[in-house]
Amino acid sequence: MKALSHPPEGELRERIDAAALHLFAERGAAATPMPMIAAAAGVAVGSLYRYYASKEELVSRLYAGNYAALAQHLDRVQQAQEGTRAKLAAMALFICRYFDDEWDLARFLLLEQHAGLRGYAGPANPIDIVERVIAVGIAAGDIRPIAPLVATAMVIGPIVQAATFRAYGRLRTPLGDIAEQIAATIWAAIAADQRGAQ
Amino acid sequence: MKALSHPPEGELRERIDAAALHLFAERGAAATPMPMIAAAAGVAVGSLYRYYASKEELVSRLYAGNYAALAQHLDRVQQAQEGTRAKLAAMALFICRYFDDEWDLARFLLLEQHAGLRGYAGPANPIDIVERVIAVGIAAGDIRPIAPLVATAMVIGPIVQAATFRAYGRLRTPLGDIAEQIAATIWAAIAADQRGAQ
Amino acid sequence: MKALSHPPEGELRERIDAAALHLFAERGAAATPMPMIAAAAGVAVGSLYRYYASKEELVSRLYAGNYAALAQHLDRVQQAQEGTRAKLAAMALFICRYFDDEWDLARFLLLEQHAGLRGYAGPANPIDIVERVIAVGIAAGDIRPIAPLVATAMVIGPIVQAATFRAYGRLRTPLGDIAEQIAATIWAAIAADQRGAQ
Amino acid sequence: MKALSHPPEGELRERIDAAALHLFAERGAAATPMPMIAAAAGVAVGSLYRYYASKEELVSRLYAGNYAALAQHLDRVQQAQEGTRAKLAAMALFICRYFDDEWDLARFLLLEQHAGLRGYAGPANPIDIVERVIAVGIAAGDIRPIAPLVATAMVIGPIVQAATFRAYGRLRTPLGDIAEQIAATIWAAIAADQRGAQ
DNA sequence: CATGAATGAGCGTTCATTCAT
DNA sequence: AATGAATGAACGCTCATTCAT
Repeated sequence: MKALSHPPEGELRERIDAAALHLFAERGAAATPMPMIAAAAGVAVGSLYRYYASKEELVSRLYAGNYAALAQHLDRVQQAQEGTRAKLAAMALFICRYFDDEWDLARFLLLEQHAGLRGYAGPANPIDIVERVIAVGIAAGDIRPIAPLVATAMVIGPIVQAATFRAYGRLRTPLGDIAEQIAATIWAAIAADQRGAQ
Repeated sequence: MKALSHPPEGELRERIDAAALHLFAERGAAATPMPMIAAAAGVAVGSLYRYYASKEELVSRLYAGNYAALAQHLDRVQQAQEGTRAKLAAMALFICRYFDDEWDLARFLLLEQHAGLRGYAGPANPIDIVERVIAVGIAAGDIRPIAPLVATAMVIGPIVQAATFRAYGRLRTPLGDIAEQIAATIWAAIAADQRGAQ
Repeated sequence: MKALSHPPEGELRERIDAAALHLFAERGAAATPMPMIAAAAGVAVGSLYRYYASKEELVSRLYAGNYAALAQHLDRVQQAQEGTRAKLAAMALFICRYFDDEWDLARFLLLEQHAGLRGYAGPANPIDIVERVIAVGIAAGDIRPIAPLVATAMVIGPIVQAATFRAYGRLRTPLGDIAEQIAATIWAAIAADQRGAQ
Repeated sequence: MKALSHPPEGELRERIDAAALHLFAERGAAATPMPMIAAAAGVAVGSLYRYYASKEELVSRLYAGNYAALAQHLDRVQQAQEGTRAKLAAMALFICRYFDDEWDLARFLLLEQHAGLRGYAGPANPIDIVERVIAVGIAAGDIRPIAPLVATAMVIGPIVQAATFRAYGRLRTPLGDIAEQIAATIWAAIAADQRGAQ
C-alpha cells in the first residue's frame, strides 16, 4: 500500500544509508528516531531492521564504513605525493576540502565522536594514516624527533579545531580557503629544518 | 529508609554535580538519564529537581558555569606572564594540567561541545582569551601575521586533540608530561622569529 | 504475547474511545491516567498516541465530536416537530433518553463541563439549538417574553439536574420514565398560555 | 527559619482552609498541588498534614463543610418565610446571591462534584432542604402532585444551569438580577394554582 | 520481502507524603 | 508544633523493536 514506484527506486539499503547519514549530521544520531529515517528514505520502519539489526548497528556501521573510506582516501592522497612535507600538505588540504564538500558526513565523523568512536576498531583509520606518515617523516629526518602522537595531534588538531569553529559559527571562511595557511603553519611546527617553514 | 541518621555524604548539590559531570563526560549528556544521575549521586530523582528545574538547566548550568570559570582561570594564568611566548606556554601547560586534574570536567567542557556550546553566550570564554593573547602577539610582532582564528586553532587544536587521544585510549601519558613539548611545537608553528622555536 | 491471532475485539480506536468515555464519565477526565485508559481498552499505552497526539486531544476530540453530534441530533428532533411545545417536549424526551441510552457519553458531555467546555467553539451546540427554538417560540408568542437564556436554563437545567440526581444515586428511575412529567412542568414554566400547562 | 511574625498570624487551620478554597475555585482541586496551598497560606507543607491526613481529606472536608453550611443557611432562609411560594422564592434568591457573592466557593461546590459529592453523606444537604420544602408544599396543596425529586430538579436545575452559563461566559448578568424572574418561572412550573404564576 | 500498527520499557517531570530537625 | 528537604511512585509521552499481514 506504500507506492508502486514512488521514488526513482534504487536499492533500499542505499536510500536508508543516505537518509540516515543526512539526518545524523543534521540532528545527531541520538536525536534521530528510526521512524524518521524510514520516512526520509521512503521505506517502512520494519525494512530498516532487515538491513540493520538495531539502531546502534546502523549508527556504528555507517560510522565505521565512512571512517574507513575516509582513511582510504587519505592514504591514496598521501601516496600520490613525494616527500613528507608534500604528503602532509596534501592531506591537510584534502581534509579541509572534505569538510567543505562533505559537511554533513564530516561533522558526523569528526564532531560526533562519542557515539561513533566508542568501540571502533576498524582496520584503517585516518589518524593512523597521518601518524604513519609522520613516523616515516621522523625516521627520514624531515620532522623533528618528537613523539609521533604529539606530532599527529599537531597536524590534525588545528584542522578539526578550525572545523569546530566553523560548525559553531566562529569561522565563516570555507576551510579550503585557509588550507594552505594551515598546512604551512603545521609544517613550521614540526619540520626539522626551520627554513622549510617559509 | 535511605540513611539512618543523615546522609553521611556531603551536600546534595555537590554530589549531584559531581555525579552528573562524571556521567556526562563518560557517556555524553544526551545519553545520561536523570535517574542514572540520581542513582550515581545516591539521591532520589525528585531531588535533582530541587536544584535544577530541568535536565536542560542541569546540563547548561554545569556547562556555562565551569566554562566561564575556566576562562577566568586561563585569563589569570595569562596575565601572570610577560611576553607572548610565556603567556601561550603557561596557558598550554594550564590546559594540559586541567585535563589531568579535572578529567571529567575538562572532557565535558571540551569534548562535548554539541550540547554545551549551542546557545552559550557567556561573557568570558576560553577561546576568546587565547585569541586575544594571539592578537596582541601579532600586533607586537611576536607572532607571524596569520589570521588570529587560525593561530587560535593552531594553539588549542593540538591540546584538545591530544586530550581526545587520551580519552579514547590512544595516548596514555598524562597531558602534563607532554605539555612543554606541545608548547614548544605550537610556538614553532606561529612564532615570527623562527629561531625562537628551538 | 497479547493475543494470539489478532485482537478478537473491534477496532482499536473504538475500544479506546469507549474505554476513555466510560472512565471519564466515572471519574472525570483529569483523574483518569492514560495508562488506565490503555488497560481498560486492552491496548498498550503507546497505541493511545497513534490515534491521539496527547491526552488533551483525546479529551477534547471526544468531547467536541460527540457534543456536535448531540447538537445535530437535537436539531433533527426539533425540526421533526411542529409548534414550540411539541419541539421542546421532543427535545426533552430525546435528552432524557440520551442519558438513559448513552449514560457514559451523556455524563461526560453534560456533567463534566470543566474540561470540555473550556474553549469549545464548535459550530453546532446543544444549548444553541434549544435557545433558538425558545427564541422562535417567544417571537411566535408561544412562550412568555422572558430572557431566552433564562428560558433555556429553565428547559435544560431540570433535565441535567435530574441526571445529576441519577448519577449520584438520588434518583433511580430511568429519565425516560419521567420525561413527560419534566416536559409538562417545563412547559408550564414558560408557556405564554397558562392553560397549555395542563 | 520561616518568619517570626510574617502574616498577621491567625489560626493556621483557617489560613490553610482559606488558601485552599481560593485555589480550588480558581484552578480546580486536582490541579492544585499541596505545596501551592502551603505557600498561599504562608505555612510549611508539613503543617498541612497536621490538620488533614491527606489531600483527599482536605478537599472533601472543605467540600462537605461548606456544603453543609450552605444547607444550614438555606434552611434558615426557608424558615424565615411563610408559605411555600415565599420559601421557594427566598431560597432561589439566596442561591442566586450566593453565586454572586461567594463566586469562588460556589464554583468549588458546583463544579467540583466529582471530588466532593462522591461519597458525601453529610447530615444536612442543600438538596434535601429544597426537597423537604417541596414535599411540604405538595402536602399543603400549594404544589402540583408531581414527584418531589422532579420538582426539586425543577427548582434547583434552572439556577445551577444559569450559574453554569455564567461560569462559561454565556451569561453576563449577575444572577441576583434575574433571581426574581427565575423564581417566578419556577413557581409557574410547579404551582398547583396556575394563576399564582403571574 | 516489505509493511506499519502495535508494543512496552524507559524517559523527563511532578507532587503527595514523610521525618529528622 | 512547625518545618521543608528529601523521597519515589506515578504521570504524560517517546521510540526502538516486533510480527501478522
